[in-house]
Amino acid sequence: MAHGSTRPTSRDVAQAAGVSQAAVSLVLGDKWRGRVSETTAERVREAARELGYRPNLAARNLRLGHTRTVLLVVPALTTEFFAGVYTGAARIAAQHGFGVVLYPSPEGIGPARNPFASAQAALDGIIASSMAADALTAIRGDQLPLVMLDSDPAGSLGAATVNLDITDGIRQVTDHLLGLGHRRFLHLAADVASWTFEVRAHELAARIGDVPGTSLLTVRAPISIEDARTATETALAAKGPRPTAIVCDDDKLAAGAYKAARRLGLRIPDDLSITGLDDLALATAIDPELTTVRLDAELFGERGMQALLAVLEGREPEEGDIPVELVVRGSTAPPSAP
Amino acid sequence: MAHGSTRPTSRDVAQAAGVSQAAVSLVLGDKWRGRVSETTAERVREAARELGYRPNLAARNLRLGHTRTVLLVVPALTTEFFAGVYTGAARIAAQHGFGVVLYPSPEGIGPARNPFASAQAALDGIIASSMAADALTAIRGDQLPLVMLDSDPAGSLGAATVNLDITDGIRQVTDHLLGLGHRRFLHLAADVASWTFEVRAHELAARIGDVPGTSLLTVRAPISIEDARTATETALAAKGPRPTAIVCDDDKLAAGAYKAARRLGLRIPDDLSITGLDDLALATAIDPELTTVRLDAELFGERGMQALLAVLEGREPEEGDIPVELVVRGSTAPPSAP
DNA sequence: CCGCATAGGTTTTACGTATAACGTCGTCCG
DNA sequence: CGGACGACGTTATACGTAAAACCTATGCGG
Repeated sequence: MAHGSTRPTSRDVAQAAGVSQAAVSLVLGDKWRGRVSETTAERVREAARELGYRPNLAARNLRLGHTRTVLLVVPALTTEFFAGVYTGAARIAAQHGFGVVLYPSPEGIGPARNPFASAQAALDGIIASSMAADALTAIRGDQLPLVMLDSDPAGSLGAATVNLDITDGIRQVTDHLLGLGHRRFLHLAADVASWTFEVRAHELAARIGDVPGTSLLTVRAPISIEDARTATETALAAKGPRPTAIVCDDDKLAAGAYKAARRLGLRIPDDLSITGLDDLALATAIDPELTTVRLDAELFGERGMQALLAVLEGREPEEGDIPVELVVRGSTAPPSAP
Repeated sequence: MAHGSTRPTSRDVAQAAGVSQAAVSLVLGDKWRGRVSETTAERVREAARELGYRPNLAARNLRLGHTRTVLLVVPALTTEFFAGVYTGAARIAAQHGFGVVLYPSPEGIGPARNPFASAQAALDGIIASSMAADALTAIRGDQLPLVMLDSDPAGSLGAATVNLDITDGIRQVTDHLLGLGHRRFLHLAADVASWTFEVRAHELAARIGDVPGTSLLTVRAPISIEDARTATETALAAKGPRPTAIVCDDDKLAAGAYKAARRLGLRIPDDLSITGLDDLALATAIDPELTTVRLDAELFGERGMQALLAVLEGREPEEGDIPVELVVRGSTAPPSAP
């Protein structure tokens, strides 16, 4: 404590109530049945209330050897997706007496050799989302129990993984677009070194490559509306037959594609079908509303936390990817001209 | 530690290096100059590396009496605004050896008598954003150093406050719209019990009420695109002369207003001017791009952290609201018909 | 050659908590 | 009527770290 009077300790409460520190700990820890009389217990509680006592968590954590706190590492908070992940994780955590501390990966936050140098909280475990491989090995250094979200099961160094069924999502998208009659595709890919985006690219190429008479062009852009717009604009302005459908790795990229289409005078979905992936609020804000793949962020967070709890208790985490669902809206239609 | 071998302690390192625990603490704490020889220091560091030693933060925090960790309480993460606040706060914090733990206010996370029961981290201080008054008194119960963001300076129970100059933002919006010739206004207000939104309503009424021949209708909606759409739609469908400009408390509300306008066949900005507040990514995703008030979220977070550091060091926090800036885009124009 | 500084450590202590181990009454059963 | 037991506590201890206080050789100036 920096200034003035220090915070009251359990010993202060004990003195005020005329009992021993152990009695205070018993009463406040709700372990006093048959050990302390009701009247004494009430006197202790009263004294604690009077002094405004709050237990020192550092001391408690040290004594107990655990903190009942886990860290949720997310790449960024620039979409509400990870808010959902947090909400789900925190819900399950709360049911088990755990707390969740959120740690957005630092971008320009300053040099941290260890990515958790600035998350000083004492932790029992970590849930990390969409980590790059090098960051993963760093994080494995802390031998804390670890669950990886959206990460390559093969390359996760033995950590438990929980994944969305992105492969199936891409399948649904391609089935939808191929069914509408599209043959020439542009893949607007997120310029992010993350396994989940590699899966998108790989699966898309496989699905479309399977069909004769199709073409697939790929262009990369950082996940920002403006970057997506310029990338799309230059790709669409290229000579040769224009793609009739753009598959975007992300709703935000899709919003950029919308802007590119507008600037080129292309109408959606008449001249150009566009799909996203996430189903953010953004998807229904733009016109026409975006056909996209809905990811259940909260369920994702819940499953992640459940897996971590399993690891902490020495159990085997539940298997199985989380299903995703194509939501068809107004941004996709059959291609107009052959 | 739950399973298997317990983590190595500084004593284990000491034993491995053949020195005392104190020496380890000295070396690893970088306080060994003139106390330990370079060769011994290196031996200690080597042993620590070998064992994968990481200090027990609970023990350190207990010993030191502080945690160099502060809590940032935000109402929700459904927009990227608070991501910016975090980024700014974390940047300043890192410069001073502090960490920031993010705590999105619980919605359905479970019953927490104390809003911080689930944020179990041991803290040195709290930065709380846009809190309702009742939550504030609860939080003041923990006598931790506290900085309030976007909160009534008069009613903040002596806590330091840092505010955006929303009053000026509303002034800029009304000047802009009145200058364009608008006289009939609709205020699409956020249905949130927060001081900053009261300020918006109050200032708007004052600014517009000052001008003869004006009218101001207010309609409330939760901050969601769909709620905003329905609220706006019913308001615009009412009989009587239609408003020519909609002032929204928030960009997301504005996106809802766009959708309402589209469904009513009103063109933006020809038939209807719309303004937002925040300047989220959303603002440039919709068509036409939204005229809105840009809030510098990162600066907001920086100033909040600086204020908290000042409080922690017993200094007086810097005074003065954070300037905001009207960004004029395509959603506002002079009204068409008189 | 004494005293004293200095390098290079070690021993000890305290932080606040939870809990195991230990008392001390009175009561009640055999 | 002895002793076992329950009710109601207390005393003592350990968690892992940081740092103050202490120790011991060696070198060096006077």
